[in-house]
Amino acid sequence: MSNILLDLTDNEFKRLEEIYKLFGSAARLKILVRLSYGECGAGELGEIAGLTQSATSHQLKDLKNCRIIKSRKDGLNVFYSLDDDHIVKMLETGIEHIKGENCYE
Amino acid sequence: MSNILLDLTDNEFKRLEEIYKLFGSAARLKILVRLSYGECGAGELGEIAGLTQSATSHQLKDLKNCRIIKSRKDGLNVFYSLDDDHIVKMLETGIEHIKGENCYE
DNA sequence: GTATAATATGAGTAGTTGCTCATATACTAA
DNA sequence: TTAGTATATGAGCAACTACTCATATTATAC
Repeated sequence: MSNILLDLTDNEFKRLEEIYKLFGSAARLKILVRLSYGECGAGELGEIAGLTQSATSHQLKDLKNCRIIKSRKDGLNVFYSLDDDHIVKMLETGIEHIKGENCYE
Repeated sequence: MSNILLDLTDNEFKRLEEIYKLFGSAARLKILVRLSYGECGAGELGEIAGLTQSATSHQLKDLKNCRIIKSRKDGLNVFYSLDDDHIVKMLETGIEHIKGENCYE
């Protein structure tokens, strides 16, 4: 058994909780998976997620506050990207898991 | 960029959502991290998570319904374990991420 | 300046979550 | 059988989530 699971502090559990909570929505996962390919504008992310303009903006703000994504302004547009490469790894292991289940295709 | 993120179906996003939702609680994460070391009785899991007997049982039921954990009865006791080794990998990548953030120790 | 476009924000609200409390079930031992 | 122990279940409820709707902000173009 790996040792990385040892000795997590309460604050670390809290931080994990807050990240996984935001992973726990199909709309947000669609946004994050899209961002795994590279940065993307807010409008396009909303379309991908199937959310209204306002709902998209609320979700992007939550993801940003949690430091899962970051943003860059360019004129009227705002481009978002993943804040950290580890986020991709996290998504990948989750996807590997469900692909292994072989019953959600 | 890895290809594993490509072509996820709606059902796959739903399945991921449901798993990550259950990851999104410090109490449940404590249970899952403990189970990464091997099976454990319901009572001890409750202590680790800091939950009452009833709350523990409710949470274990949810985790089991989601096929994140499984159970085995032995007399009066019920022993739980992770349903799939991928779950450990998922926890590990999450923990690697926050350890990389260096500010939740 | 005005008009238009992209995004953000705040209030309000239906639905969901995560407990508590009381009780039920399942098993063991005497 | 009865008593005791471990776990499960269901109702009820406060807190939280994830929207909608209206409006504000920010930037561009004329």
